[in-house]
Amino acid sequence: MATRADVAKLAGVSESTVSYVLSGKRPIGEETRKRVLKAIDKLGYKANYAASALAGGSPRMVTMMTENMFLTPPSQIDGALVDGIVSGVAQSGFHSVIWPISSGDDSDIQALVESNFSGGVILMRVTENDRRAHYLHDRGVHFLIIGRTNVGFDCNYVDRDFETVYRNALQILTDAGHTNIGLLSGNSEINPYMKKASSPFKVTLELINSKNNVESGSEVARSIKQNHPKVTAILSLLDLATLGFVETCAEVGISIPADLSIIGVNMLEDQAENSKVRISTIAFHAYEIAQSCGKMMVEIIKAGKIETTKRSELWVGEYMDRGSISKPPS
Amino acid sequence: MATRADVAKLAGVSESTVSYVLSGKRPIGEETRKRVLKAIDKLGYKANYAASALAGGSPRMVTMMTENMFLTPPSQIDGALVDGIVSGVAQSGFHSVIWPISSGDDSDIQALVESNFSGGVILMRVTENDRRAHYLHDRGVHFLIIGRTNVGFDCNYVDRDFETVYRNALQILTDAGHTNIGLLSGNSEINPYMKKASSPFKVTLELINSKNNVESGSEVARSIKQNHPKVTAILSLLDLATLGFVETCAEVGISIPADLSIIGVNMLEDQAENSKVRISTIAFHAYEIAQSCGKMMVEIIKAGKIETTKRSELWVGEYMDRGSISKPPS
DNA sequence: CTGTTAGCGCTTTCAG
DNA sequence: CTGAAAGCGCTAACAG
Repeated sequence: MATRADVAKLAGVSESTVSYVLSGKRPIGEETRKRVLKAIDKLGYKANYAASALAGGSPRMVTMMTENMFLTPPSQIDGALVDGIVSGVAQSGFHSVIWPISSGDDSDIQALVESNFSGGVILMRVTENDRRAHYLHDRGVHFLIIGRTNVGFDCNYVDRDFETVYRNALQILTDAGHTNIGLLSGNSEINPYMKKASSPFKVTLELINSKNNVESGSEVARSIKQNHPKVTAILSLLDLATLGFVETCAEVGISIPADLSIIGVNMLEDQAENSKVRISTIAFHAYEIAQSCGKMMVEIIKAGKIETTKRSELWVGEYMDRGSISKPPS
Repeated sequence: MATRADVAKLAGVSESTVSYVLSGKRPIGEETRKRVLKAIDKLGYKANYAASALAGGSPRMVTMMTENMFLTPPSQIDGALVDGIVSGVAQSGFHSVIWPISSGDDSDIQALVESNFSGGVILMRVTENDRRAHYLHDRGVHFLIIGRTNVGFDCNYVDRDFETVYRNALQILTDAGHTNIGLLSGNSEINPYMKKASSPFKVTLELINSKNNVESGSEVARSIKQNHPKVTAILSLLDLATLGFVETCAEVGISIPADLSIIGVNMLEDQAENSKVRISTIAFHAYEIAQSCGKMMVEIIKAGKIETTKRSELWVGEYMDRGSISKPPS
């Protein structure tokens, strides 16, 4: 395996010059640069990860941790998040891996921390008071959460700005004249962000509960006219591209947007685009969100010491008009 | 962050003694040992991964790669495999991570190889002539395959010994007197191992095709008496714990084992044990298989240079009699 | 049984 | 714009 010294010798320069050619951290003459690159190419030189981690002060590695990867079916969103993180981290010159966790205890995360192998950790699918977050926090490990689950203390996070997303969605629907809006959701309560977002509007929100699958979405569509006769518009927190709701509406003779206007707020932009079902959405840019998350993680690692000023970032996503919204039927 | 030098000073020994206490690679006096461990504990010392990787010659890290992790739903088997690898690798003093792959091209695996970060790679869900296998092979990276997919050249692998598994299963059924055996399978052909395994027996195999899901399994059960009237026993390559086949047999009045004897060969042992459906199986010890795979990977890494003698290991799994097999109805 | 020491391959100051 | 050299923290040979 060729080392930096080999490259230096072949190119007739010093080792440090090779380093700087690679890192770009100081100006290099065009001639020298070319010679070095040629030598690297010729020798098939690859940097030694361990050596640079050691010399550089911290491992250039971001670790992703997600609970239950093999139990709950991973969604397209999980995939987009991982891809986004990988991309963001790579753009900053770091690498990323997924740390496998199986046991319910701390042993996995303990192994990660004790190995001193990771520069920072990104937690996904975080639960309230997540023990992993506490563990990392207590040991002074850099970490970042995707989402804003309450873990019991302040920490770095990246998330969607749900309040704004909901407000924008409601604005669009009320602008069109809707006042009775159905809220398609998997939860049995209206979440706090929605409550805040809706307070300035003169609207009635009716919670319409559905599981996030075709059967349930379809069932809801069949009974919506009976159960929610006043509702003229739907704001969906569920993924309409895979819900079966819209399709069933068509089947049972509810036409969108003539009878029912509809907007989705938790759909990946390409799901919305590629779905056969044309639904207007406020796009959920999971990939971009995760990408910025990856970049932020690297910045935090590079900054070094554990900071007291926490970092955070909130994403909204733009409105994609796909023609599923019109005035309420008179 | 405390280093080995700090520990040495506090314990009043040399650095190397600390190292050897940790690695156990040479005898240490009981007294010294205790002092060192106490110092480690007091300082909260954690070994620096990068430093030992650098000094030790190769990274103590195994990387798992699996295609499409977020596209095809991961199974319990995938989970068991990952857990097993992690455990086997950990027992050998190494760590393991999952390397995220998303793009169809070589960029992910290229990043892995070029970072020089991994000591060895375990490939899962390998396809015929898998490009990842070729890439790793060409670059002289240590790797191991779970399964025996034909990748176009010899390589290290761990797998089940299907021929023996099938032979054992057929032995059990023929011993009970069955001669017409239905082969419940997701493939539309009888696989070569089965062909070999069955050749010594005087049996007629009838392929019964089903997808690996409740609906399909249930449908097959409903029509089995019409479509396969002669069959008195089933050898299932699919997972009976989740197939819906046995349950539907009960519904439509086919009693097991009185009307139909049945044996599963691709079920995890705990699936078989915990399933409400009591089915005799030849257990698929995915966890143990993977564990040994992890250990083998570490041995290969430790051995250093790319070997010409390939390693492999084949697993069978023992018979678990759960009372689903009896003589054929006369 | 224990200590000393020479690297592992890279990053980064400090000198030109 | 470039080179020399001092480590980073650990492993493993060598020397007691």
